[in-house]
Amino acid sequence: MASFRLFDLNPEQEQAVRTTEGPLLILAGAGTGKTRVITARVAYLIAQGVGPDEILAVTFTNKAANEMRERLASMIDPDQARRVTMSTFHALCMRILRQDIERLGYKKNFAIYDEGDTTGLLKKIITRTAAKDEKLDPGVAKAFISKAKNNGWSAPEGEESLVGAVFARYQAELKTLNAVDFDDLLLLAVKLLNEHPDVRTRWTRRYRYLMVDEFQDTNRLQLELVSLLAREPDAPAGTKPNVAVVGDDDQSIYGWRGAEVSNILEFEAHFPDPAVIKLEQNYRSTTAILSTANSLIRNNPRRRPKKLWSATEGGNKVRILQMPDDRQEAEFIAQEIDQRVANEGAKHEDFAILYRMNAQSRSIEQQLRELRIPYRVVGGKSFFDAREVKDFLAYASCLLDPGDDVSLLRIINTPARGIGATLVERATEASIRKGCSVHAMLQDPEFLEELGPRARQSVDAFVGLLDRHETRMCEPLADQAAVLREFIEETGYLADLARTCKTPEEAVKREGKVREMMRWFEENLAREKGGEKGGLRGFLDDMLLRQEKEAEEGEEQQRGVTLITLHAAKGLEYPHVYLVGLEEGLLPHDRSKLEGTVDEERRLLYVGITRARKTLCLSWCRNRVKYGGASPSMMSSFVKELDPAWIEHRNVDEILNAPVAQEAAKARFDRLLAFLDNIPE
DNA sequence: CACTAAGTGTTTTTT
DNA sequence: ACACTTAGTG
Repeated sequence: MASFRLFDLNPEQEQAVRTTEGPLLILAGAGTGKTRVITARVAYLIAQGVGPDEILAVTFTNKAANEMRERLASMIDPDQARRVTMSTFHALCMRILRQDIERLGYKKNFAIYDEGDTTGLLKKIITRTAAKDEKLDPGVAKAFISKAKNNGWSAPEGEESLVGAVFARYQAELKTLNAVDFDDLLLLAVKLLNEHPDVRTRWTRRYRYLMVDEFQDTNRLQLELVSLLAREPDAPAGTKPNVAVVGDDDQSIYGWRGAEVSNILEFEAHFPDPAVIKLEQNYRSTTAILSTANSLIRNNPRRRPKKLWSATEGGNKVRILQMPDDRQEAEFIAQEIDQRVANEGAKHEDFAILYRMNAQSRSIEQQLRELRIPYRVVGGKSFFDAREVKDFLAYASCLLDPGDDVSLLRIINTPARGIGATLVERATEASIRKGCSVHAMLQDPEFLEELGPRARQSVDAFVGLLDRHETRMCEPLADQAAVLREFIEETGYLADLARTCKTPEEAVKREGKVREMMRWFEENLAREKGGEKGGLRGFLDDMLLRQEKEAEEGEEQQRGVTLITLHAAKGLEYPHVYLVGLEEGLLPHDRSKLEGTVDEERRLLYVGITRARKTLCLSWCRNRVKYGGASPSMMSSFVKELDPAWIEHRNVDEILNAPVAQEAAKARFDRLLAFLDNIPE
């Protein structure tokens, strides 16, 4: 039977695994074996006779869900592991909605709008709604609407403010388009469960044991969803739901996007009388690193007191370096990594450089390149953000459904085919007036009547092109991949893409992305042969809830030193960590002072510190190039909070004048000799 | 309608 | 510094 071993766990972990009934709050500090506990707990539940399909584990990212799934599959019978639901909040909501969204007046095959689609739609609505002298940035509107939805507010009726009116209109239009945005997935699922007790009962009976990972990152809607799924609608008072949440309030760094630390801080208010278990034994870092982290986080008010400890004593002191400027900071780190790889037998992958802002990676990248040190930058722009990838997906969406206005508008004049902004504007406006799609409007005789001969011809050609391929795509035995390829070919998209690139290399890269998408589509078709999910629809859905692919590609990315933001580093660990830019104004960021979120910045630094396993080096610069010009900086006030007992301060001169250890010098010389021996004739 | 020049606003990121 | 948007010209 189950081959997992409870005795591999420490007493607290074991307690967390064995507590299966009733609400449970697991406060899992950084590096305390959180994922192990979650998976072990699922395995234990199954061993106790709970059906695998009665267990639901929710995470935030697909990556986390996949990791958990793999981990579980290696612990228990893979067939059973597969039956456990492990998914993100959004994927779970999608499943709930796919079954019963008709109750909310949407059609079952609703589309999911991503960031770009959403902004596009909002732009359209704003131009239509705003008076001549009114202005509203689509980004601002988007943020407002997202915040509103995550607070559980629905669109206001009879709202007078522009942003309110845009919100109402946006929501109405999404519904006509039979589309939902990411926030709607949560909002509508909660609405569905709230308003339809029979639906809710079905899900509460399906899942009898819930687990939520990274609970400190949940927002209001997510908490409500968990509450709704945890209890049957007519549960008698005093029924204790089996909800186990895992999280660490000290690692709550997503308040700015709606996460409510109060969800974990006031867990008892939402799920009365829970078991509370603290995991404080850290298996990752040295005592020096943990003590430094502890001393920092102690300064936060509003937290559940925790103190990480490690069974292994000591470790190198945490270094704090003062540098003249950011260029020298980068140069020093690059040189030191080079030396440590040569002298200490460390690998490039053992090092990570952590920073507050993506912009900081530039100078570091430069220096690493200079020394030919391999590196990879995590985050930044995603594959899916690339213009050509979005264009490709828009073309594909139009083929599936020409009534998809957002996609149609994206590619209607890409490449330029004589359908300019004014013409598009008129068509959109008319389509809203008539309540039809833009595509339908382009075929409306009345509308076409008003166009000049040139415009008329451009529109006809475009509609013809689209319809011809759409028809072929719908044929039952169509080779969908071929149809899509020929469609893209006929639009002359690739040629246009190449033309607008400055360098040939850039063109090759961009074209490569389009071909990559094409390949994915073909793979997807092959995989889903005979499946109920229609080829193109299935593919587009897949691309939307897409990070799996992205994570896969990302993992395989070339090896080397990792460059990563503090936010993106959460959940990861590295033997050697350099944390750069510890300056007042950067960390804590100036803006956090205005917004009163300095505590969150402190947690951010705490997260950064606790990523390090063996050595940690913090650095700050007297001068930093900011927005072009150089600006003088002060050491971050956080540094003064760190326990001096585990720290050594250094500045450049002290480092440069330090004698090179003889061993190190010899190792370096040997490496040089080996290198020379290996040079081919 | 397409292209170029001046102007703007600069955290963090997932689904 | 720089990427991205907006205004103005051919």
